[in-house]
Amino acid sequence: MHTAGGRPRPPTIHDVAREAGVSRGTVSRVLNGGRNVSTAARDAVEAAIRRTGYVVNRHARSLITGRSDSVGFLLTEPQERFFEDPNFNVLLRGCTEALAAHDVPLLLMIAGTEAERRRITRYITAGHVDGVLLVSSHSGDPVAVRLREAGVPLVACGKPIGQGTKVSYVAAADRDGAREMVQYLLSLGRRRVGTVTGPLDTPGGVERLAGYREVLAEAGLGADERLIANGDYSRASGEAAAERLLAGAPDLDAVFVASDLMAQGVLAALQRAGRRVPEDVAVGGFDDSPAALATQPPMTTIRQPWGRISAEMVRVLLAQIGGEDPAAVILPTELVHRASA
Amino acid sequence: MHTAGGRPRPPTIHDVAREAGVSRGTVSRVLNGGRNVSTAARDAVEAAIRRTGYVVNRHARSLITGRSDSVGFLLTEPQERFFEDPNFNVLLRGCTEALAAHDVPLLLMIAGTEAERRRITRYITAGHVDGVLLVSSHSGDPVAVRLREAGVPLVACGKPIGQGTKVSYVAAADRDGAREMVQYLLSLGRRRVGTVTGPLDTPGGVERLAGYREVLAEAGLGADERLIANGDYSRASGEAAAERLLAGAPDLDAVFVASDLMAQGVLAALQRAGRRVPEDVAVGGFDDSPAALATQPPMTTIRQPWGRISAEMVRVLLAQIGGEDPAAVILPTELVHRASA
DNA sequence: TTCTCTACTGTGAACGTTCACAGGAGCATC
DNA sequence: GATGCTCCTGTGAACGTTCACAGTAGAGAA
Repeated sequence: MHTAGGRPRPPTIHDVAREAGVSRGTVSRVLNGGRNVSTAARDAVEAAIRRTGYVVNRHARSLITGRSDSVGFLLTEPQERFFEDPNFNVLLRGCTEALAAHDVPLLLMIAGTEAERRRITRYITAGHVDGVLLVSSHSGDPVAVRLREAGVPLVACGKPIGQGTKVSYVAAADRDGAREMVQYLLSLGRRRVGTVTGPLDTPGGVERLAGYREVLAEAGLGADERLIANGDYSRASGEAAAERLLAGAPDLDAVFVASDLMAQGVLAALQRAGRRVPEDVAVGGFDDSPAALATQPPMTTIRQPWGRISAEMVRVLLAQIGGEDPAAVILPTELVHRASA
Repeated sequence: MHTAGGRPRPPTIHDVAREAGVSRGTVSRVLNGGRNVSTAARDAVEAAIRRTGYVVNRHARSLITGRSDSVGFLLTEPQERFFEDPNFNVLLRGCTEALAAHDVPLLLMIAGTEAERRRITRYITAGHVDGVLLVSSHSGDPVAVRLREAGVPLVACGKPIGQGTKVSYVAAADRDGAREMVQYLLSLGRRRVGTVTGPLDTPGGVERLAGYREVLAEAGLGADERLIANGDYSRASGEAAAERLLAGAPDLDAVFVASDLMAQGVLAALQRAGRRVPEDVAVGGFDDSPAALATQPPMTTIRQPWGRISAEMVRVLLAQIGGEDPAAVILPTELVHRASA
């Protein structure tokens, strides 16, 4: 009586069966697709469910089926960067909603330290989620391998590099997007086009740099390493990289930056150096995150289709849980024209 | 054999018991705090757990205990604004980590539409989570009331206004923070201090405006409604509000803006109108979100202690699940000096 | 009629835990 | 030497489902 909250016990399948005048088995059949149930029985059960307010006890169900009917959203990131990155939001929201449409709850898991990674790996392999949506920018991530080896259905966001095991992933066409942006910058007449890369142990970092190099080579503009500076996707690293570019190649007239957040930093550095954007230096970003709208001038950038990415991650994961083989999905990007280039 | 993944069945408590040469009951006792267990037995059980890699089956446990050992993080927001707002990130991350420290998984739930709210309310009241962390800026939110009435432990972020039922909440000292900022602006010698408010059906919106009004009144500066413009926490609304302020009170020399995101918009409008910040108009924000660092000039703002807020929300919720009464926690804010004021 | 087939329904067992209880061992007290 | 107490341990029942199987009724064919 004085227990916490004092919630009354919710109705069970027995209550529904009694109320509908049928057996447990029939109620269970109605609940699970309703094969081989007479319409009269089905109607009675559905009415009884409505009257009693019955909701299936997922723990009891999971205990016998071995499935948990939930999936994990796993973030293995030592840095706090993910939470600084607005893309993360969109992805998380998209996945939650796509799963909700299937009535599948999402468990958010953050494994920053090695100890946490071990704990969460055990939790997952014990069968407490049916599958995992993995968001980890860096490669060499042992969690993906461990989970794959344990046979846990898994879909990564972005291509996991350097991994023998076949693992599903959904990614934007990073290289094509980078190509499109650099081609656009060249089409504006720019010839000294620099780049600020993402971290080169991430697929996005590698691919976007590759697209940049390809286009410059195809245009007959030789590789000039002074035009390339490394960043780590953070705003501050973009600012520092731009300073290095300006020092090494003061004649630069355009920059392709591998993320909008870094592009914010690049803008700040350029303005401090007295360069006008886009008149003196054209700047192209990547992501089309909210950050791209907040800059002055607004950022021309490559849109990553986050809505589709999250929807596809969920689709591929559910398919894999249903027994299908791993799959890779690449989605096209889109050039968004604004004022910075 | 050809089932999905083909995971082998994980070890059960029976396996551990056999391995350790004790009974189920003893293993269970070790698992749950280890009261009344001899050290010999405990050591044997712990060794057996390590050898077998046993992880408790939470579904079986939940079935009998009636607890789920998980909590929900519920977002009831019609707009997408929450995901635009970097504060949300910090809050979510903080809650996840605070819960992880107690080994409690977090279920992320988004209830944008009324249909979703109903579905999620049923899910929650069916006992699938032990408690709910509620993040909903707007009042009149029926979910909080329904959940409270159903006896579900609940902690809101920010004080839910206009609700009869006693509900726990954790909030920053909005009014005091606003007072501190406005006092600071006055101390700079500014006399025509305007404000851009948050939505007035949110506690933050109401309280921050109240703090502004109090300080002006105490300073003997009468209420001038032309110095007050409404926003909805979004960047765009801040921009529009600033334009209205400039039109109605062109002599304004400072603005207190109820969120950093809106302050971004205010800055853009001021710069377009040719006003220098902070020389002509000093601008003070609220939140100390990452947005405050991204502006030019960097934003002087009121820091909300998000880390402590999330930690306190979790603490109060777990206490309530443990049977304690609801509680309200108010945490102090802090003025962060940067360049905009 | 009688048999077979199909469509539907009910029932016992099982899933892996916790809980309540019963009982044993050891020790001190009377 | 009996009694009581404390500490520890094992065991049966229960939680609310699903699954496999057995059984019933009705329709159609021989």
